[in-house]
Amino acid sequence: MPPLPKAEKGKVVTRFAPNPDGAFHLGNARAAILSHEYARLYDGKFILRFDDTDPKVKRPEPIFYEWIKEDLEWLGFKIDEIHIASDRLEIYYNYAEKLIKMGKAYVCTCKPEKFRELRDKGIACPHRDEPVEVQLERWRKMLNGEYKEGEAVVRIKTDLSHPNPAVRDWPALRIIDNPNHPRTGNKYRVWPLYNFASAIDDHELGVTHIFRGQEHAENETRQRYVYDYFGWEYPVTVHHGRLSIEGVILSKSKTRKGIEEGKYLGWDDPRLGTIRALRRRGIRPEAIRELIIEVGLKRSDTTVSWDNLAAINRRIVEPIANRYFFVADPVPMYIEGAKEFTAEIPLHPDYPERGVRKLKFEPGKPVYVSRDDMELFKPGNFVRLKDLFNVEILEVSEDSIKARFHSVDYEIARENRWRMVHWVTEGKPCEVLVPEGDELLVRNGLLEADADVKVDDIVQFERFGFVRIDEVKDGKVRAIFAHK
RNA sequence: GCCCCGGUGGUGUAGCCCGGUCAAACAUGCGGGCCUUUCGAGCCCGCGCCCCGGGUUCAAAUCCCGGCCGGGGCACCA
Repeated sequence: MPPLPKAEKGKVVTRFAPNPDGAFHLGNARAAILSHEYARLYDGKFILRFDDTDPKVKRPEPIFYEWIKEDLEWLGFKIDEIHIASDRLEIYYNYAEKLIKMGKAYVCTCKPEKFRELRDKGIACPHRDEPVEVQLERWRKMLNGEYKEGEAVVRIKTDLSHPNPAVRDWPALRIIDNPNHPRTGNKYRVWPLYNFASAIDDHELGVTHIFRGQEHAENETRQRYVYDYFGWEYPVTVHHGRLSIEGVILSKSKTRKGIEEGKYLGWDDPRLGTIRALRRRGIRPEAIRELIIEVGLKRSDTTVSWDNLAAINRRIVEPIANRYFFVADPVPMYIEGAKEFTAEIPLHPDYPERGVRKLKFEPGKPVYVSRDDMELFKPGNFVRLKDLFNVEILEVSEDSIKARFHSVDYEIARENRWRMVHWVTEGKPCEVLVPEGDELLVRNGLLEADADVKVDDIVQFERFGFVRIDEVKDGKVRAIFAHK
């Protein structure tokens, strides 16, 4: 990672400040992971802060507080401190009052449209220059409940001729009548807006470096007014572009909608780009970290391809994943002329010490092969049943294959360049969920009967791909496809 | 409309600040070969990029100007 500007060993404090209104996803992970990595690199501190100050439009939900923490920990984060904005309302109130007393903020009771009109012309609203006592009185009325939602707002004074009208006298705190906040209920009705809470917290918590999306670049302009008024030093900010992954939906609102419509199984649906979904697919946390670190903090938007993530993950998972035969869409193959034989196949070809799995062939019983290999089964063709023996295909119909034993030796198949297929004799039912863009394919098939798989194992189904075992119930296995 | 950012092979990143050693590096992808009882890995070969136009200069991916394209912001959201 490139060095961080103005960073001193032991003094770097970074933070990640999500709104717990949805699950943590790969897009958020850019800021989160780099914040954390830099904190560690400089022996600093990493803070998780929940920016849950909008009980109305982007309403936080209790479960996401837990999930986000869990997901960060799964990614290997050491979280030094956790703060929750909704616990800190009194702090914001204090600073707001200070600013009012300093004449740097005021309570505006204009109708929003009216204010906007004046603002766009660069004209002060009628409340802006009223005396401090009047402002304080109105501030008390806000807190008391004498103003209703929408009737009053605290504004930070800025340069009224700022070229960007959106910066002018930006709003800092507003009223929400029945917040019914998941953590504080209706205890507070005056809520800070993002820019105010964030500005105060970053200073209060000693944050030195902020990583955030470039959509926040203009917020920095706003927040700097507060810092200037208090004489604080603004943290170093790094703005990065949006990160997305090839064809995967990251948007919280789209995800939520899809879940409500029943299109997605939940926030961890394998098609999604949430961290939970990636985990469920068998993507390892180190792979995600590696990817994010490689992508870095460019200002331009980046779209990474699945291949890239898959390549990193494959490298990590390959040595740990044991091998099994999974036959998708099984077709029976009846073999004549073969004797009983037990194949012994290593669980992992590079690590014989892990032992073998045994698959027993018995004359008179078919072996099952996958319909995916159908094109190899043409009368007159030879194929090798991997680790078993070679057969000649005699007859093929839609739902069965007849074959004749040819030979045992692998060398013969090799010299003739016969193709090799995997197979099972008896198998246990297994379904593999395969995300394909917006579709979730279900591949039903047979997993070799003695496969010793447990939930959360990442294994390789030979010639099929790496999968994570998602569920083992009543002898039935469900796996989720990660990648080839 | 106004205000910010960006633009290097199919994808991602490095190089740009401090011009030459950069017809550009690394990873991934794709094609081919070797090896290998799957796949993958490994080894070898190949494919493919500095958005466009001017300018400065002995020399520009790198500096300047203009254009085009892309992203973001302009909420009593975060």
